[in-house]
Amino acid sequence: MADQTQKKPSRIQQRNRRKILDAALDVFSAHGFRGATLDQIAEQAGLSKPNILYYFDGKEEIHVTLLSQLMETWLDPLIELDPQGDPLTEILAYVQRKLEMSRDLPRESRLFANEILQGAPRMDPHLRADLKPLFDARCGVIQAWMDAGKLAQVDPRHLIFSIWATTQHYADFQAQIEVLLEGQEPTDTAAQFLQSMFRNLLTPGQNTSPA
Amino acid sequence: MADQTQKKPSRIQQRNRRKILDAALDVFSAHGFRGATLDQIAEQAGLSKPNILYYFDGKEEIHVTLLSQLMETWLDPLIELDPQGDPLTEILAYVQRKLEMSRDLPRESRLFANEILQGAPRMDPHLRADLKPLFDARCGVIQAWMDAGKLAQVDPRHLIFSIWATTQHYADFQAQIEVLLEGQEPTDTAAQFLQSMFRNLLTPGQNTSPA
DNA sequence: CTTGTTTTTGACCATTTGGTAAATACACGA
DNA sequence: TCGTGTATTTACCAAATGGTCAAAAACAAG
Repeated sequence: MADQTQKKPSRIQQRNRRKILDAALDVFSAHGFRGATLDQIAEQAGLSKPNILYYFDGKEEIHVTLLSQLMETWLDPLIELDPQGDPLTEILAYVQRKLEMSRDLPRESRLFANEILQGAPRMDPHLRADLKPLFDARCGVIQAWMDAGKLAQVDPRHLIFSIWATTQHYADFQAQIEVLLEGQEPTDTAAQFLQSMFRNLLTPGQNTSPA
Repeated sequence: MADQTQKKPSRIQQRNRRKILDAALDVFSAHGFRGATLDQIAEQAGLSKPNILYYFDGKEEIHVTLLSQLMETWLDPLIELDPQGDPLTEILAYVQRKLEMSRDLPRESRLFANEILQGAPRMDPHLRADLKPLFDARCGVIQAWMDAGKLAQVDPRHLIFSIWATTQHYADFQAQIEVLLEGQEPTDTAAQFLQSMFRNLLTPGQNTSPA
């Protein structure tokens, strides 16, 4: 038995588990959980199907493992948002980081999007336990910045949603964007656009009057 | 045979085809193409599986039919963007219409998102044939507005992307939003936020200097 | 080399799933 | 009421798929 529950995993175990997870990320992100097959993952990983089931208890466990790892990566930029830093700088840096993640980790973005699209059947607990508290905390920080007059007053929750939406869009809807932009690399121009959009939105005292 | 290719479809045929497509929209939007099963669709439609295959040639054809219908619905708001109208008003109205579609047609939004996420295997031709020309045309209109000084200068392509991203986000990531907003209806507050964000971005002569 | 352990495989299995065929029930105009 | 085309169901099938298992192979240590 692989004995994953305790003690040191062997060199070969680590290597193969990583190969499997990487292959699974490919397949799950491209086809969703139900659309992915163990055979596809096996082929992509260069291992036999039974061999994969030697390292993981089943399809489900592979998926769950990926989602858990993903959650950390995903929360990280929001964690790094520094309440002590300059508000506008911090938020624009957050936008930039998220955009870079879309460019560098599109598979992860799509894995996440797939999961949420399907109603977050496996991730819901994670969202409540990990994301929600962080989200509330960061909304509090942003609200405080606004109350202190350092940022224009907008709804912090929707601000965060709009950052997620606009940045992740470049990974999740890549197929569409490639058609519309005819294959041009969008990251640079997107960065310019998003930076100016959010700077504009958040720079205090410049807002158009709401009526 | 149902003889769908020619002549008048009977009352009962229309009714059943509609029931099937509605059920399929439920199932496909919730589980993606491969994740959906004919049995689920059949149950949801209140018909037997063979009966469904009496009206449609197969799973694929149901999906394709849905996507075709969807394309029209989806392009409609962009078509209605009036080059003769007031630029800012037109674009803000477009944002509003898209947001309302996310609220009123979340299944359609998710069906679309699923398809694009998987690389648009079935919709790619539609995107090139229908969406791309319209997209280019509208980018041209917006660019002209900007050149005429009626809107602030931003990249029209990314402007449209950001409108799509932010509005569709409320349908596609509903599961996440419900967790974070604890079930509050987000549409009203989202509308306020998005209106002010895009008004701010596009109102000429108010932009923060880009360096 | 020998022995004990880890890793890999080939052969299977049960279930699910898209799809078919033939028989049956039904609607409806003559 | 009958007959005819339409609609629906019952009973299947073949392929795909997640998963099992025992045995073989590979490997590490003495």
